[in-house]
Amino acid sequence: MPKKKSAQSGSGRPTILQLAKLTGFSQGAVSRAINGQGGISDATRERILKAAREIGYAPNPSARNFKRGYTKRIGMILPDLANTNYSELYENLDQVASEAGYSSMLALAHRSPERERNLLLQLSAGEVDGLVVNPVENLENVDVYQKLKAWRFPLLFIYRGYEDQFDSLGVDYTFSLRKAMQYLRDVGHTSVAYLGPNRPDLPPVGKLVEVIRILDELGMKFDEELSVLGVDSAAEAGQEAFRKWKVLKRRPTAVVTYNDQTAISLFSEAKRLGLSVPGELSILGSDDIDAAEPLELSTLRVDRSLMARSVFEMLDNRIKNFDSPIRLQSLRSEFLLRSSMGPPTRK
Amino acid sequence: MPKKKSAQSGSGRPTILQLAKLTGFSQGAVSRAINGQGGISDATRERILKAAREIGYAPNPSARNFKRGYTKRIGMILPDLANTNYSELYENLDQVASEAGYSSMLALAHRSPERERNLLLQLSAGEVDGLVVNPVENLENVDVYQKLKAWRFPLLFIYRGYEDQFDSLGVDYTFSLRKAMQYLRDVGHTSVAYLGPNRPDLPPVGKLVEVIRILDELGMKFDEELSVLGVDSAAEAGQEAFRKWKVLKRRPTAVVTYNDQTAISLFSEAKRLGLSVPGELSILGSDDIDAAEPLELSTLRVDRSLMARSVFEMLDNRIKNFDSPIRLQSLRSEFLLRSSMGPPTRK
DNA sequence: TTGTACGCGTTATCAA
DNA sequence: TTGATAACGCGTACAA
Repeated sequence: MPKKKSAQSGSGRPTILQLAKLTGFSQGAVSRAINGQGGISDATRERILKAAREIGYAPNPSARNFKRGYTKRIGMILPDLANTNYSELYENLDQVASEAGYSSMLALAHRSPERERNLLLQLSAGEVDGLVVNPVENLENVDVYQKLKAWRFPLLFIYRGYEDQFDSLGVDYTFSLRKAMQYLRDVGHTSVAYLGPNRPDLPPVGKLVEVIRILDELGMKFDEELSVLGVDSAAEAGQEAFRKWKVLKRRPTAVVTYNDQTAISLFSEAKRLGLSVPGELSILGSDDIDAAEPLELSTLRVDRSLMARSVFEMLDNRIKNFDSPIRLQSLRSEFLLRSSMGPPTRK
Repeated sequence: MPKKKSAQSGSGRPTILQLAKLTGFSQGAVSRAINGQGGISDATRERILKAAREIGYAPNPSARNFKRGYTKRIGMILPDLANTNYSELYENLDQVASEAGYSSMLALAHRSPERERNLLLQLSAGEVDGLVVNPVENLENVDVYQKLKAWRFPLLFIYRGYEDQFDSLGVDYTFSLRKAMQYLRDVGHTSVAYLGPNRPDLPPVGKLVEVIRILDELGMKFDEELSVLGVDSAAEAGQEAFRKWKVLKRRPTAVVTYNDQTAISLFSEAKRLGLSVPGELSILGSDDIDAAEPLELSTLRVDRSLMARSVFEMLDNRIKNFDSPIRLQSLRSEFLLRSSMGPPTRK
C-alpha cells in the first residue's frame, strides 16, 4: 500500500500550493489560471501556465471532483467486451464524449448482476455524472435503478428498456429482418428455422418473436421443428444444431441466428461437414462483428458510430436537464447481404 | 452542468453524515463500520451496515480517494480496441485486478500521442495507483514517463520497453516464428515473403528482423523482392500486394504478415482472385483475433489471460514496493497451425 | 467503545 | 486583478 506522501516531501507530485509558492501567486490565482477563468491578468496567467507546464502540474482529479460535485465524465457499464459490437460502441462513445469535453469510463460487469449492482452504486456515487448501462439480466437490479432515479442520477439503458421509466436506446430489427426474409423468399426459400439461446419452454421473446411475425406476414413458414432453441454457448451452437438435424434426418434450407458468433459456429460446422453455403444452407447472423465480413456472412448491422452519438446526446441531455421528459429511442438496423445467403439448390 | 446538491437537500445521495444522523451514531463510528475496522462493537457495526444497505449508502469515491491518497485502482492506456488482442487483454486484466481487490480503468489514446500525454498526466494525478501503457509512438512522450518516474508513480509498458528504465512486458516471437518457418520448410517452401507496415527505406525492425534472421538460420530464402513493405492500411494490404505481384509477374508461395488483419486482407483478396490457399499461397498471421479461427488462418498467439496476470503481478509489485529492481519480462508466443498454411502445389 | 476535530487539494466566494 | 478563507465527504488520531 503506497503511503500517502506529504505535500512538502520533494518526491511526490506537485500540488496547487507548490505551484503557488513557486510562482509567488496565491492558490486562488493559480486555480483561476488553470481553469481558464476570468478575474486574472493575461500576464500572470501566462506565467502560471508556463510554470505548470514546466513542472508538469495537473490538478488532482479526486480533489477537484470532490470539491466540484461533478466530474465531467460519463460511465458505461457493459457485460463484457466479447464482441466488436461492444468494444466499438465504447470506442465511439469515448470519442464523442471527449469531443464534447467529457471523459469516459468503462466498467465491465462480467455478466454478474451482483457486480453490476456494486458498479452502479459506486460509480454513481461521484465517479461519473451519468451512466449508460446494458443491463446483465432482467429484473435483478431494478431497485437500484429506482434508487438512482430517486437520487436524480442520470441513467440510460441500451438494448433494453425499463417500462418507460428510464431513457432507453434500443435497436429495431423489424425493417432489416423483413428485408432479409423477403430476400430469402424471393430466391426460393419457403421456410426458415431459428438458432439461438431462447428458452424452448417459454414463449418466444426478442428477435425470435419478430422472425415469427415477419415470416407469417410474408406467407412463409417458421419451421419450429427444425429450430434449435436454448443453446447456451454460441461457440457450440453449430454442433448442437447439426446433432439435432441428424436425429431428425432433415435439415432447414435457411437459418436465422441470434448473433454472428452463433452464425459463425453454424457456418464452420457446415463447412466441416462438407455442405455448401448458401446452396445447402443459407445463414443470417446479426451484429456485423469483425469476423463476419471476411467470412462473407450476411448480417444485420446497426451503425455503431451513430449509436454512440445518440447515446451521448441522450445522456448529456439528461445530465443537463434531469427533469426533461423520458425518451425511448430506437435505432433502425440494416440488412447486409453477403454470400452466406442465396438460392437453395434443388434436389 | 448539474448543480451541486447540498447535503441537507432530500434529493441527492446520502452522505456519511446523514447515515450517522439516521443511526444516531457519530461520523467516526459509521466510517469504522463501513471500512470494517476495529474499535467498534459488533452490535453497532451491524446496525450501521443494515441502515447503509437500506438507504443504499456508498462512500463518495472522490472524497475517499482524495482523503486516502490512493485509489486501489489501476489504469490501462491502450491505443484503441480495434482488435481482440486489446479488448481481451483488458477484460482479463479487469478480472484479475478485481480478484485482488483492485478496480481498473481503461483509457483510450485514440492513436494520438498528445492524448496519451494528457491521459498519463491526469490519471497519474490521483485517479489510479499505477498505469500499464502500450505507448502509441516511440519517443514522443518519454519526458512524461521520466517525470512520472521521478514522482515515484508506478508505470509498466507492454509490447515495448524503454531502455531498461521501466518495467516492461513484451512478447517474444522467436520460438513460434521458428516453428512456423520450420513447418514451411518441411512441407516444401524454399522462400518466404513479408507483408507489413515496415518502412522499406529504413533498416528492418520488429518482427521482420526476426523473420529474416530465422529464415537465414534455417537455410531458407527471404524474398525481399516479393515482399510488400510500407503498407499503411491493413484493410487494403491484400490488394496492394497483388498489385505489386501482378506487375512483377511473379508471386511468393508463402507470406508472413504483420498481423491477422493484414493476413485476412491478403486471404480475402486471394480468394477473390480464385487462388487456392494454401496450395498457391500459404499465409501466416499474428495475434489470433476472433476472425482468425473460423477462417482457418494460421497465426501466432500469446496467452492473453497469462499476459493479464503477469501485467497485474508486475504492476502490483511496483505499487507495493516502488524501489524494487526493474523487471523486463517477455512472454513466449505459440504457433497455431491452421489450414491457411500447407505444401505448395507443384506446377 | 465511542465521539470530536482536523486536514487532504481543490474551487469558489468575498473582501481588499 | 488579487489573496485569504470556507467548504466539499471522508478517514483517523486523539480525547473522552
